[in-house]
Amino acid sequence: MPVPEGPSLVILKEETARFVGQQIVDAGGNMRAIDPARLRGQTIVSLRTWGKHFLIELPTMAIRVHFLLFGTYRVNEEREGKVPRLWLRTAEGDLLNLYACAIREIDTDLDSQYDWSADVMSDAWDPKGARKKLRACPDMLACDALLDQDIFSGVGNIIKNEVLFRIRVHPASTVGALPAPKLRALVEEARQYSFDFLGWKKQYVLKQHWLAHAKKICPRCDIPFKKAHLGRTNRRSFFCENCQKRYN
DNA sequence: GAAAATGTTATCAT
DNA sequence: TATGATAACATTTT
Repeated sequence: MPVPEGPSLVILKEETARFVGQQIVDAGGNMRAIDPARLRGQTIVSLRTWGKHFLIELPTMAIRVHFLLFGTYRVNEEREGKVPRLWLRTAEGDLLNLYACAIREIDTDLDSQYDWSADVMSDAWDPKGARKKLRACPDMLACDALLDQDIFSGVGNIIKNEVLFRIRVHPASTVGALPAPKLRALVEEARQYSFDFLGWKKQYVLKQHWLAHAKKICPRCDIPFKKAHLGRTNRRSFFCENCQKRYN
C-alpha cells in the first residue's frame, strides 16, 4: 500500500528507528541519483521526516526519499517480483527496501534546508506561523492552501478533504475571506486530523473513518456530495454544498 | 482493459 | 519573464 501523506511517513520513521546508529554494509537499487558504493561504510546518523520527505542522514550527506503517489517500503522483507529503487543493509543484518520513490541527495545541513515548523507532524509545528503565511496570500483557495507544502507540509488530498468537511468550509473559499475563527480552525484541524489519521492508520481503520473523501453522501445532511477538481492544484474535492460554507 | 488516483517535477506553450 | 498546461513517473483499484 502506498505511503504518500505525512502521517504515514511518521509510521515509517517509527518502524525504521532501529536503523539509527547502524552502519550500512551494502546498498543498491535501480536509482540513478546516488552511487550506492558511496553509501557503504556510512553510519545512519538520524532518520527524520519533513512532511512527505523521508530523510536518511549520513555523516557526509543525506538521502531524501519521496514516495510520490505509489511509493512503498518493506523492513526486513521484500516485495515479490519488485526491484527496490533503493535498498540498504546494515551491519546488524537489517534490510530496508524502498520502492517506487524519488531519491535525491542533499549535501547541505538539513536544518538549513528545511523549515520544520511547517511540518504538521513535527514537534516544531507553528500554528501561528501557518496563519501568518495564510494571511500573506488572501486570494489563495482553501483547497490549495491545505496542499501547499510550505504552509502545511505533510497534508495530502485526503487530509485536505477531511479538514474542510470538519470545519464546514467550502474548498473554493478564498483564504482572505475566512473569518478569523475559521482561519484558526483550518490550521488547528490540519494538525489535529493529521494525528487522527496517524492513529487510525496504525489501527488499519483509516478508511472507515473518512467522512468526505471519496464519499457519495454527506453524513451530516444526507444529501449527495459534490465532486470537483478545484483550484490551481486541480485535485479531487468532495464537499457538501449545504453544510460547507463558501467564503469569497 | 481503460481510467483514475493519497504527488511532485521537468518541460513545453502561451 | 512568468504563469500555466502537459507529460512523465509507477502501482493499484474500480
